Amino acid sequence: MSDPLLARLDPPDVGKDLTPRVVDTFATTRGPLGEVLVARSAEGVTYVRPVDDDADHTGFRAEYRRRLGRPLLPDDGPVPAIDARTRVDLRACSPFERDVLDVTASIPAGQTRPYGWVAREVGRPAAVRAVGTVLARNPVPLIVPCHRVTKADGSLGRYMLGEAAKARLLAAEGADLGRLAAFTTAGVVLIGSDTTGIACLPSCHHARRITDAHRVPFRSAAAAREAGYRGCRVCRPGV
DNA sequence: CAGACGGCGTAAG
DNA sequence: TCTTACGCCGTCT
Repeated sequence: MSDPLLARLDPPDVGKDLTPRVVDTFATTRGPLGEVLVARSAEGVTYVRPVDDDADHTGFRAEYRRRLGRPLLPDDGPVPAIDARTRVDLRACSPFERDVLDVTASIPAGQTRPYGWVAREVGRPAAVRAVGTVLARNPVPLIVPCHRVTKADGSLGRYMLGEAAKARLLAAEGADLGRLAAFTTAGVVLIGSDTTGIACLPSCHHARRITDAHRVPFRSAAAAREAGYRGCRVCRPGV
C-alpha cells in the first residue's frame, strides 16, 4: 500500500467528505482586502483571486481549468484561513515559478525586497523580468506575499490587484511607506552602519536599528562595497 | 517552434 | 531628476 494515489484515496475517514479528495473545490472567504475565492486540492490551496461579480464564478472556474487543467466544484465546507501559514499546493507551477514563490514567501511581513533580489535568491540574477512575470501570475496572492516585492529603487511597482492595494497591504503589515518613499526620493537603496560596516536593505529589521548618528546611505550596492561595507547576512542585499 | 509579452533594471539623453 | 530605449528571460501561443 505504498502507492501514493491509493494512499490519498484510502484515508481512515473515507465517506465523510470524499469530494475534496477527488476534485478541486472552491469557496469564498474573507481576505485582508475583502472577499476572495479560494480553490484547493487535497494538498492545499491552489488558487486565490478576488471575488468576481458573477454569482457562479464562471470566469474564475474557467481560468482555473485553463491554468490548472482540472475542473473546480463549489464546496461549502470550512475554508482555510488566508495567511502565511496556509498550506499551498504549487504542483501546477514550473520549478522556476516554485522557486520564485518560495523565495517570495520568505520575505518577512512588513518588509520589502526588490525583484532583482528575488532573481538573485533563486540563482538567476538576470531573470529579473521573468520574476515579475511569475509574480504577476501568482496563483496564491495574499498567501505568497508578492505585494512585498518592489522595484529596485524602493518604489512599489505594479501589483495584480492594483498598486493601491499593494500599499494598503504593506501598511497593514506595519511597513513604514513614508520612510521607504523618502529613501526612494533620495535615491538611497541601502543603509549602512559605520559602527559595523554592514549594509542592509532599507526595510531590513537590522537597518531599522541603526541610530541616526551612524546611518550611512548608499545609492547602490557597488557604492557600499567600494566604501568597504559588507552585506547584512539577514537581508542579503547583494553587496 | 519562433516570436510576442511582460508587476524589471539601468544606461543614456 | 525624469523619460525613454533596450537588454534580459521564462511562458504562452
